[in-house]
Amino acid sequence: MSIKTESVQDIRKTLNVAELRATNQRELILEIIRHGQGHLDADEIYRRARQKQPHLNLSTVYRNLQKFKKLGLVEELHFDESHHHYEVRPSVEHHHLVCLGCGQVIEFGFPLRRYLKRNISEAKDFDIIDTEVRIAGYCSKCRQARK
Amino acid sequence: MSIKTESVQDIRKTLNVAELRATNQRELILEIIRHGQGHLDADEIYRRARQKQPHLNLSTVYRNLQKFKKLGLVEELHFDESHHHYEVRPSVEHHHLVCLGCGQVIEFGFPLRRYLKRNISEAKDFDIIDTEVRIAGYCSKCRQARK
DNA sequence: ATAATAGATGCAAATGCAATGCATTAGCGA
DNA sequence: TCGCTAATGCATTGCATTTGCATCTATTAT
Repeated sequence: MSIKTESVQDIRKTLNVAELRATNQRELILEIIRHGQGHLDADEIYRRARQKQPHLNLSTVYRNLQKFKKLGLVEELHFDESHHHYEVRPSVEHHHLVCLGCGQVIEFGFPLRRYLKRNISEAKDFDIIDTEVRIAGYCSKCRQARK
Repeated sequence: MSIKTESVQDIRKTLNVAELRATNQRELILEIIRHGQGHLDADEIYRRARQKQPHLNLSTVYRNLQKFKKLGLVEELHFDESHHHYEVRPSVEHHHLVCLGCGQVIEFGFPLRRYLKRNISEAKDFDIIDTEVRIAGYCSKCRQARK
């Protein structure tokens, strides 16, 4: 059994557990997000998917991203742009530094949720559903270049 | 000299310092943000402004929000919505809890920037320009109601 | 295996928010 | 007051995303 086949099985399983019909489009979209090294936007997912399924429609991508998000399969990221990015829902809480120069995204682990619960009184009786830290700035390389 | 007049003077001064021409529209928009209890979106600012200046155009609001943002007079907030909100740039770093039930926004002080610099190695040689924490969930009241 | 059905897709059109081109207006320094 | 340039109003556009509807298909019951 090839790696390829295994991952298809995994994806089918995920979709079954989530009670979503395992359509070809859905499998492909989820696979792209899983193997896409995170941080893809809808259009990039669309472009990659069309290489395998030229008929796939952009609205199918959007509809499934919404579904995946609601079911907690993927997470929506908001960088300093007018569109969103997506990644598989990480098991360990992490956040992102986004470089305004070169666009690179640096991940770092940070249990903000726990920190808030422990240290911020306003957050203590607040039922936190979603947490996101958005940090924009310049990485060391771009900072040098701007001087 | 009335309170009203004083605040107009303040606003003129702010605009002069920022090297922006003190137009009536600009003064009004900035005044609305300053006295509007924070967290207004472009359309709400527009609606309030039109009560005083019925001819004011929505694109003027957008253009000035961008200007104010670039000059650091206001800060742009990203809640769980597709549009933005604005508040006067706070002197002390704070962030927001947004209730998905009633929509209320709870502010809390939290020096994230400093925390990151001290504790997150990835952030140490990153020149942080902008920091935002987005927390969505349910306040205690709404949490009760949902049970 | 087949039929029924509820959900998913493709397509086109619509929506919401924001930005822009251009002619006109209005601050502001000389 | 004059002249220059920024700012505005208006209409239009752009972009990301959503929606209505006819068609198709994965899944469930027969």
